[in-house]
Amino acid sequence: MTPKLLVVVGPTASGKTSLACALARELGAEIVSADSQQCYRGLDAGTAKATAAERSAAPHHLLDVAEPEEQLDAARFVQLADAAIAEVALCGKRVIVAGGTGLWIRALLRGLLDVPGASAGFRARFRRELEQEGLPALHARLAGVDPDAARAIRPNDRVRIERALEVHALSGRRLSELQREHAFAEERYPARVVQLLPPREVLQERIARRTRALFESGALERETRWLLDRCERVPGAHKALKIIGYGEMADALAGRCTRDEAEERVAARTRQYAKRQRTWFTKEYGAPAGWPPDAARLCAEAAQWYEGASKR
RNA sequence: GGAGGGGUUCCCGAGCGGCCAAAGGGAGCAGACUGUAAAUCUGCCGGCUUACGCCUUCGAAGGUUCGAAUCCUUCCCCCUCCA
Repeated sequence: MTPKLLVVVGPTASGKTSLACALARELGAEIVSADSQQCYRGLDAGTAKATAAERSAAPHHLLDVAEPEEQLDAARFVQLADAAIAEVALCGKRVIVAGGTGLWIRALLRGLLDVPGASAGFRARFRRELEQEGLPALHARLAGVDPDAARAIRPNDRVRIERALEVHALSGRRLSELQREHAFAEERYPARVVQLLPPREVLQERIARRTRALFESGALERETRWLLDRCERVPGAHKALKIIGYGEMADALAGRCTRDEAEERVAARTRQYAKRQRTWFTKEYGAPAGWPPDAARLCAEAAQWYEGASKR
């Protein structure tokens, strides 16, 4: 039987981890993380990963499952998550999915297109063509093979133009068509979503506090130094500098900006990220639960819901 | 005290007689998102207005001009240099 998933979503710093841990403890559940950055080893405080204490109170899956220079994507995440969910269910425990990466959660619950994934070869060629011909030419090429996709994708959206062309090159089919057919109609798991959303001022305050702590504790600096060292030895590790916090700290360490500037930048990027998450989750799951979350009530409701699952 | 440089919309910063509510960037607000998603991209961003448009802005006060953020005068601040 397909396990039921209690899914905790919300913007960064909304308290997903602590709520998920509380629910897991009460419900005898294990947590499957759905976070596109916390899956990388060595980047802990900077990605606000659950602490050792939290992890020992409630087992977490899919944290630290890749090295920073590796690249996980939505499809790979779904594979790993499926496996983790099956394993937890096999032990007779319940599953709570918690995370902030909207696309990954959608992919887990409703599936992805059945097409080839990223191709290093294609992308290298794309980069070359991008330099020689420019993005407008590539967007025009997309219009040639898949007019609908070209209309839907902004001429400046390099990432999506690249992917649309890639899908066409690798599968011979139009992305726009495939999307129409798929339309996220799959129901991969029965799921109940709890969306956390603190009021704006509360969230901003929490983000400010978290950012301050990150700089004051020295944890971000420590992890950044570790990452920078790794960048010198391991190709591809530098991509982790795109994660909020690390690039800014690297700039501060190199004297390209002051620590205060770095901190401010980190807080701002975090706020912007949280906004994108809010937009996504609200569209995807509708109005959020009230604030602050009533853990006891959520717990009782979830327990009942899980029960319903076993009686089916 | 003397010689220069400067004060521009939330911030930085262009503009230097009309095409200026004022480039560009940042921040902020809203949105998009099917294998890079903490990524990538879009719109708005002085006030009022659905809009045409109207009103208030470029340190302050006067003045020149058909017309000033842009020119002149005085004043108030700031920075650099000489004393």
